[in-house]
Amino acid sequence: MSYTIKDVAKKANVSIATVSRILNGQGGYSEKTKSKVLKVIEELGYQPNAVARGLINKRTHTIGVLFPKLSSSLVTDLLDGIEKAANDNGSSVIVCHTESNGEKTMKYLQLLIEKRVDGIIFASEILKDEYYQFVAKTSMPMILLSTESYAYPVPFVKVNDFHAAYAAAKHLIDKGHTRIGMISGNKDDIIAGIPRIEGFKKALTDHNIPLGSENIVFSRGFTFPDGVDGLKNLIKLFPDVTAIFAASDEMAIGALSAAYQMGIRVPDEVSVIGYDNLNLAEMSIPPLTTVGQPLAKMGETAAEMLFSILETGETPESRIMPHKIIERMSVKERK
Amino acid sequence: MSYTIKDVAKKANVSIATVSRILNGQGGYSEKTKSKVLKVIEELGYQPNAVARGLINKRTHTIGVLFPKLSSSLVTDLLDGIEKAANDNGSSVIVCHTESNGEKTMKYLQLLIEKRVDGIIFASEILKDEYYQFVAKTSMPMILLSTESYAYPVPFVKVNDFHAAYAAAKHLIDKGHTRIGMISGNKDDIIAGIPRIEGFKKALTDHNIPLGSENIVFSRGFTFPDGVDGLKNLIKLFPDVTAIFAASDEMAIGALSAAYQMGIRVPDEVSVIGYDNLNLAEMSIPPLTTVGQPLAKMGETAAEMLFSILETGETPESRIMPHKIIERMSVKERK
DNA sequence: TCAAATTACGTAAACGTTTACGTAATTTAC
DNA sequence: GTAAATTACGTAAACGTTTACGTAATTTGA
Repeated sequence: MSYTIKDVAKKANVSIATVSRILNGQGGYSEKTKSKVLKVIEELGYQPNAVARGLINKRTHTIGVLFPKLSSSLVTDLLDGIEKAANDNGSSVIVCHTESNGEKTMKYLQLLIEKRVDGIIFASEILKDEYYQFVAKTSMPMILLSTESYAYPVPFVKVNDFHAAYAAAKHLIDKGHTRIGMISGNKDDIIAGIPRIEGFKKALTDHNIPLGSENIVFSRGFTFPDGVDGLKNLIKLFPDVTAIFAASDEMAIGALSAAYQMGIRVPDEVSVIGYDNLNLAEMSIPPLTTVGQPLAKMGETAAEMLFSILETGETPESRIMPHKIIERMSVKERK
Repeated sequence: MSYTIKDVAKKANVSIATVSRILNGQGGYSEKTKSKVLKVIEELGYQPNAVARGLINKRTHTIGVLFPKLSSSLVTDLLDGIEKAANDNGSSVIVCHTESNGEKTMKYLQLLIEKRVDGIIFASEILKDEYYQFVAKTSMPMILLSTESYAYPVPFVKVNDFHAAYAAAKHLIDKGHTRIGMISGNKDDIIAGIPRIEGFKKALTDHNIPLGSENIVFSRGFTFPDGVDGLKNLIKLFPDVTAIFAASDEMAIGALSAAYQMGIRVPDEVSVIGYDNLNLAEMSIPPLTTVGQPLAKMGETAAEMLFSILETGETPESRIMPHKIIERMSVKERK
């Protein structure tokens, strides 16, 4: 067992209150006793017990992050930023891998609430009614990251998916393409599905590009296999497509892979633009042109918003982060 | 503020001891009071305070994981397994991103110790003397994951790097290659550097393949850019190489990328085998043949070892996990 | 030099649990 | 029906801190 504040107090011949005051730098003690106590702390190797502190201060300096899937780099990059901001604010982060499973999510929320974390970040997760009610009841602050809620007043940070998808399609158009397809994600996904599809459509119609049911294929998710299937389906439906917008980088890379297998050269025969700018995107062959989200920055911002709630008690404004076309090698000008 | 056990006790007309006993299913109460108390808990939406529990039970049901870099999929896959095992054991995991920075690591260790986590996993991190001493002093259990220590008796779980590298080289040899190069990582890295280099060398000499200083290039780390530089250097040194062993998948993918830029076709002109079997490996073009480590399983095992220490108090044996050649498309038979 | 103001402490309660110990109520055994 | 055994509780201390309040010691001001 480690030493407690009592051991320090006894050995330094002071009361525990004095030790506590010194530990927290609150004043009310002489320099002499301060150095005496500090010396004892050093000798004993005393480490304050954050659990006891948490009990009385009602702050655990821990936040919880819920996300659907760890091995997606989307989440990793977000988490990277969250962890950084947390660390800068003297807090730690508990990771909760929900697998987009409602039951598992509720179990995690329960856990986080019992652990009295200071706040919760939902990363790239749809905020179900059940989730919201459960944590709102405890008045524990929450932030939505790379997602948003239309039904509840929970602050979020994300890019504007509609605008970003529009920009992606427009980039293809600007490069001279007119036969443009989209490998979309889940068309029932209110956050990442529909707005990207609509942004894509709007760009095409705004520029008088023909748009029919053959232009878009849908998938169940936003993963690599969804991308390979997506490309195959799209080529079947729309054989003379010259440029493709994939709704995620993982899907784009899946499309690259499928194209390679089918002997379709990228970008010579068909151009591909992705969405996210994951670390992956610069490792692909060819390196992927994509619409970048500042993922780490977004994670950082989300965590900082949480800390600002904890300090001020005020709900911060949601943040729309800027997206940006990252030009690499997978899109080619078409004459 | 949320309700406490006292509120429940008062409303149910029992003592807090009874509520506690019911909560923990320890017996010593009638069915009637049990259901009465449970009903009050339900009505109030009472959530026990894990902080208070942790204080008295001296178990926080939280473990800490230290790793150098989040955005590497190596770590992500390990973390995935850790998180799973932790969840199965009713615990949560705090992530600590050290950037391989000694000061940052010490700060994190201090934090984890103050938070009284139940144990610590060093994932893919070299265990410095300073780290070991600091946590050993608190007798907090630790596990090494995908790394090991020669100096200290800390249980580890990893694959045998020497054997695995030998197997990788032998795979190339079995496929008929005789001009074989290696893009190695850091040659000063006692854990992931040297053993892989030595395993590679041994395979070559065992099979009477010429081996000189031109066969191996060294890098600073194990990253994607290290891989692209590695390939360029290797080709310069050893122009007629037909097969390459890269010391990590990220490096292998970097090599693929560089080869593509240089117009070298993989696997037609040169075969490439990687090391790790990251999720990445099946997304590359061509899909990467690699020596697989069961990363998620390893993470799970590490966490389970930690829990077993907590239950039994006994130090478990270290585990050498099996590696396996995963054949995909980046290695070609040579006649 | 002496009262007043300030500083430097110490005491004890509180945070929300668990649990050892004690006791009243109930059940069992005859 | 009564003593013994068992069951079902309640009381209070403990976990390791922080902090309101009180008081002795020191400093200040004239």
